[in-house]
Amino acid sequence: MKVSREQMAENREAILKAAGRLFRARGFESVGVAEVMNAAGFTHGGFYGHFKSKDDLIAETLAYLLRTAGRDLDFKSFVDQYLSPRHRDNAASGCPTAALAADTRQQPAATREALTSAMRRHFDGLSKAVGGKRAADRRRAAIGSWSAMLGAVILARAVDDPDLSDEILKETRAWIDAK
Amino acid sequence: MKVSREQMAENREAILKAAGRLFRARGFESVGVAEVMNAAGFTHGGFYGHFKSKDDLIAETLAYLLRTAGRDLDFKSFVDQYLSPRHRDNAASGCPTAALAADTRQQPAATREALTSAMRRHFDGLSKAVGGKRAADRRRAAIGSWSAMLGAVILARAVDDPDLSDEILKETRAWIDAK
DNA sequence: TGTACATCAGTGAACGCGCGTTCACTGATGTAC
DNA sequence: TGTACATCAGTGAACGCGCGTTCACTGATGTAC
Repeated sequence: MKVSREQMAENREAILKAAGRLFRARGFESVGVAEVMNAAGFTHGGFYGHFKSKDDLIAETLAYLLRTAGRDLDFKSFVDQYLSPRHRDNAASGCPTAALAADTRQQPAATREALTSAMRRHFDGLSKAVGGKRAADRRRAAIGSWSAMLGAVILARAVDDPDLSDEILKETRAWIDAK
Repeated sequence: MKVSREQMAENREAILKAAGRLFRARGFESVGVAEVMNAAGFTHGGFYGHFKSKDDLIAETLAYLLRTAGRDLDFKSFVDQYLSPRHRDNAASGCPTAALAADTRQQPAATREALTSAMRRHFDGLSKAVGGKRAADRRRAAIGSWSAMLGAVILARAVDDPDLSDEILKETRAWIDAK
């Protein structure tokens, strides 16, 4: 049953959306192609009409997530929201870098390139958002605070004890503020 | 061919060592039981004489790595070594938390507990190593700088461009120093 | 101390399952007249 | 505008491979006498 061109484009985006949620929730490796297709409302056989391979889906999904991640908060609000229990507890709809950067290390070039160029853009954006006079200081603060945010969310998600997890978020937030 | 008790204990540790290197290099999921056994110098069939399951191996290996990670540097040297290109490029022999914290999120309770208690101990140790008068400030600096170190190494390993990767390490180091 | 036997660590073939991928088929789309 | 036909997006069964796990077997260890 063929569908219209527009419908096919919508279906492709539905697959990317479903993959985006599942990959962020559980990582690239433990989510299967069939599961993504079912989550998007299709059977698995149609997958290869949209993507060359699972690796291709991974690269396209990460690029899609990083492209979609809109962000126009001031720096302080961004940090507060990023280091919130709400963000920690909702990886499926949260920051793709916090959810997938570690997985990306083992991925083929296309996926790593998507992350790399997104990080470059992100550092440029953050450098404008942080306070400070000298450009070098702002870039340093952008990179340093981003590393801290990323590490804190990854660790807060990995740790078993809710109190320790909350403490990691809270103290990292306070530490960044103290800059 | 039975081996002596001591030999068996040595063999078990050889398996943990091999698993420790392989897991840190490539993550829990993409390393197989047979590959670990071969790397330790055995055939895969003997695995279940040492461990109940692959999940059990994962938990035991992470606990072993976190237990073994000795550390008696002053704080500044620790940060410098942690955020060095050498550490970034040698995940197989590097910090188990940087290599495996993200993977640990999806693991069963035993593995997450191993990480959690190691982090508690690590924060206590770091709190003593960082400078500062008030205990609360020292703990904040320990958690904040640890998050930044962790995030920087994970990101520096994920990113494709060596210059950007070096910059992440260098600027995060400078940012922590500036505290 | 020496001998006979039970134990059991490690071997390697085999099993079963899940996953990525392929393919013949279906029926709606879109084009040519 | 209407009709006939080629195209092709999505279906679902099937394939092949790798991986975790099991198991009968082997031969060295360690114990009982």
